[in-house]
Amino acid sequence: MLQEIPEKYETKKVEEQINQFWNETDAYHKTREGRKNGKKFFFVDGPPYTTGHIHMGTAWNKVIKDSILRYRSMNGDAVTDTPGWDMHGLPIEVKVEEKLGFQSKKDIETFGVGNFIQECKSFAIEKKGDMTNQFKALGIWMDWDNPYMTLKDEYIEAAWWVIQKAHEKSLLEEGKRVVNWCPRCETAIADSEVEYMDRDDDSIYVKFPVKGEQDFYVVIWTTTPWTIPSNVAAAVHPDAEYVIVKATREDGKVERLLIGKESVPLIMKRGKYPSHEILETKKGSDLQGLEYTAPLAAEVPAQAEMAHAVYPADYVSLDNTGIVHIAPGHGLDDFNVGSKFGLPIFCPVGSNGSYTKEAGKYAGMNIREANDIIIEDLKSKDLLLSQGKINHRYGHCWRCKTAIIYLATEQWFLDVGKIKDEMLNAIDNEIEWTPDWAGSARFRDWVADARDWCISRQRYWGIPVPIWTCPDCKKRAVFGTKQELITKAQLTGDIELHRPYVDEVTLECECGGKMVRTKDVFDVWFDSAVASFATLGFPGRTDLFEEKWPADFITEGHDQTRGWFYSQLGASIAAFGKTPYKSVLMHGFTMDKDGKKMSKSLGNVVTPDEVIEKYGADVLRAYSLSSSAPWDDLKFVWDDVATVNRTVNILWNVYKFPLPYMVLDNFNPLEHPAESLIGSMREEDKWILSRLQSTVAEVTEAMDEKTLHKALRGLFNFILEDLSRWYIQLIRPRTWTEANDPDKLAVYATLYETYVTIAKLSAPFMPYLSETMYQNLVKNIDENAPLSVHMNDWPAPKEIFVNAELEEHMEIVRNVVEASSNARQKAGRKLRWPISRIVVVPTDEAVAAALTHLRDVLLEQTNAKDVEVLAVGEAWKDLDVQMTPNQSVLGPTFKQDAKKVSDALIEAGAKSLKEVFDRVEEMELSLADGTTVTITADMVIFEELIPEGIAGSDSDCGMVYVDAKLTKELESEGYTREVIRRIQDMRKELNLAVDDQITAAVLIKDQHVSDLIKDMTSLIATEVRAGELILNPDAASGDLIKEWDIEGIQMTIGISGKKA
RNA sequence: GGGCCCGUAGCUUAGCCUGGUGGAGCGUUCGGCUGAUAACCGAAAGGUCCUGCGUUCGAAUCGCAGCGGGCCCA
Repeated sequence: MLQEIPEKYETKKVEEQINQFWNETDAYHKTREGRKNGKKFFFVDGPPYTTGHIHMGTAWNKVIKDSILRYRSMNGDAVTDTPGWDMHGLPIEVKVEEKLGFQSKKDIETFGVGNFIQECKSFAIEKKGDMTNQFKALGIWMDWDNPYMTLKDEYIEAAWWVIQKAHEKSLLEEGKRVVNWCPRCETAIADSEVEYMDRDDDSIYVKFPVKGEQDFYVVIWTTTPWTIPSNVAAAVHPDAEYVIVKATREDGKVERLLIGKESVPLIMKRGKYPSHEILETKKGSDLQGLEYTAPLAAEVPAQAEMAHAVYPADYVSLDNTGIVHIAPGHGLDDFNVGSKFGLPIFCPVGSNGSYTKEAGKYAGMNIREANDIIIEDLKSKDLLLSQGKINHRYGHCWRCKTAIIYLATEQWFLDVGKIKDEMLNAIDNEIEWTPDWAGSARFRDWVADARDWCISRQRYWGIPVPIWTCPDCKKRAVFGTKQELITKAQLTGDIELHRPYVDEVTLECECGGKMVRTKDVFDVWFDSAVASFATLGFPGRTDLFEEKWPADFITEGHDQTRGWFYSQLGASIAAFGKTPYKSVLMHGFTMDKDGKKMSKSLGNVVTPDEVIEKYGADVLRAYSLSSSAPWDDLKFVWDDVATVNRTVNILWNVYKFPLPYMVLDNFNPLEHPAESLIGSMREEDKWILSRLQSTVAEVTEAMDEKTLHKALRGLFNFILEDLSRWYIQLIRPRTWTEANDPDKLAVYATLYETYVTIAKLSAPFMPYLSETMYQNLVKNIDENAPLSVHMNDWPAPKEIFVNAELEEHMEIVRNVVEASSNARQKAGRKLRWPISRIVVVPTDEAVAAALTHLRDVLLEQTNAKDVEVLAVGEAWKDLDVQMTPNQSVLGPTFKQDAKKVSDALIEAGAKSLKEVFDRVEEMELSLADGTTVTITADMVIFEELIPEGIAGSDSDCGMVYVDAKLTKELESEGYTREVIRRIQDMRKELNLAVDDQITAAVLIKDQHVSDLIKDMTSLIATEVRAGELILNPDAASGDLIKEWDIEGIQMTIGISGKKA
């Protein structure tokens, strides 16, 4: 049996009930079980980092995933829905360090690495639990009991396996490179871990003395004084022009400066040189080999040993001095220049950001603290041309926000250069991108520019690098699985693959030495890079891998271009030479209402929790999916969430509306499927069913194209425009009839078909609401129906209901009704008052056909007694025409006779002139004096004159006139409806049930109106379910008595109710 | 500084690929409806289509340059 539902849509109750239902019935597992033999759809979840709380972006991400998985599942696919968790890495280490009050790595060593990673592990597992609950609250159906976790040994093995393969293919390299280095975390960090923020730094111009010359300098600019002790060269752009300037100082001293030609004004200003003169112009390439003396040779002994000279480099820009200071130990470009010209890689800075012994005078100092001292030293030697501060964007450690430095260190690299072509080929040919440019432009550009990937980190909480090296003979062993290690190391028991346990494993080398593990752990990005096969248990097991890999689908935000899209592709190409995923949907970010990033410091963060609390999970889901294209950024606007909520609420109201009638009538949809009642259906029933099929097609197409916003908008548009605003309005009277006739059954069946289909169509997006509708509409009727809406097949358009012409005709009628309302408003006639007719001048035959076809709908909705459809282009004969002579044309044409012509035109009359000019462009007109002139169409201006009581409104379908002139009958009906409305209103006020009987008394003093109503009392009585209705008793009486003013007419109405 | 995306009414957006009178929703104002009713419907006002230049008979749409926002990189 169908059941009535609560008056109000209460999301909390719905979600609570449905969650309980899902839990009790194990609906999730049964749904997956039901599709296990379907077409495989291998989805891989990009693992969120276990921070403990999800934000709007994470929520949106999972909602997209869940919607697509539910959609695929309803289409019969056996979906893989393993959620993932990213649980290693510096962010957690930093959190744990904060918690334990640690300052540096030394504190960790003292605490014990074993204890430390235990803390990290507990943290990650606890947060994973918290976040799982948050995702569940969003209605996300994933295999929450069996997620993949990067900290599991089985998972770690996948990373090891890739490294072993990379090693075998010579893609693994160890070497000295310049890396981003966090001096606090004392580790290398990946490009992707560098966060750019504004920062104040020194800005100094330094004079390098040219060797063997007096007062001749090469001038460079830098923001890092601390790198001057590491300087080994200066670089110029080979194609740029440089000048030697003779510059006179304020103190009269004359210097010669080598700078870029364009830099002269700037440098003269910075160095406060009152006058100067250009001595010589040189091309950059001609400057190569120009030697200079190290500025800090005295302070840094090693500097005195090295040669310093000018070299060309293409990357040099002409900003500042046009000459760049080169410290190969502290910059990537510098390092490359150094390598190219065989310069020493001098790097007297240690891992904690302090100078080493090699730095001479500065040894032991923190580099940033040394800045001022170095500046002073340069100043004292008169080598400082200028000194200032600059605010610029500079890289910081993404976790601890410390300003990074660049250090040349020994690291492990994945040689991306060797596999880049394969990666690009996969992007171009093997992966389907949504939107297309995500792959063809954005990701492609990133990969094309990618450098070797530094995968080693000098930290603790991560996947240990599986490389063992013999300190004596340098022989190396790389392990791909735990078992391999156990066997080779001849271990007896099991072993955990984390530090410090794995560090204790040593191997006997062929040379007799003892091989020890490289102390590094992996870059945490390398963890998730192996997710596509680690989630399948590979290499521990291979069956699932062979069956499913590579992924059919992944979807992540556009930041993952540099992240997961890249890391996965790199790892898979390195290991298997194949792409790990076949299609990608790249989605956007959630921004605040102004399109700004949500951040704690800006105080503009909105959490998913808040939204669920206020509007529920379904509304949050529907909002985030519908308000922008997946790949565009989503501006979070509360007002718009409220609008979506309103739409969902309308769906609830629409769904609720017929239930009391259906329940009362014991309507059984199984006995009366819509298909069987087509013969009894009115045109509007067939119309809504046709629109329903179009909507099914539209939503399906949108989902297949991954344009989820279009799917939601199509669905909502149908619910709002077609169902709520039109169909429900049309059929309301039919649901009130008490007779059990086929006409009413047709409405029930139509509504039922529509609602069940809507429940299925909205299932991927609003899993709770759709389920509650389905449970009532379907499960309450048919025990054999699938347990959950989510176990149903995705609806396909039913051909039998498709009728494109009917849809087109109804569209026209709606247009005309709208124009009619507009005209009514102009005529000042409320809809409640009938009008004698509407007159339409159709723009084309289709409009005429539609109005004839759907005449009943048109009459009903316009509350008109008749409709006249004129022929296309026909003028309505009741319309008066007013003509005005166009003096601005008549004047110049007829000069002094203009007045006479004008008079003659007025004499001829508007109507007859209009008839003529409707047919031809010009006519002969006789004037009063007997002469004849030629009148052209542009000499007269016609205006339609609408008769009294009629109003017109233009529409796409043509002019629509309403004839609002009253007749006695119309007036009588108008007042009758006014009275009915008032009594209904009072019934409502007394909280009477629909079928309660009343007695009513209506007192109207106005004789005219009273007479108009007199013959209508039985009609009124029927409409308001009054057993007795008395017109004009001595006094109104009843439980409720009210005074009404209707169009200036006073009425007193009293009613009494009694329970049916 | 570079790559990609976005810029349309007060706000959120459709239209842009394939050039031809810019269309919705929210909000505002006015009105209507009244057994979906703390709901619903209609109308009006509101636009330098980010700016400039170009192509074209014609540009929101195509091209170039710039400005602003986002992501990524340097």
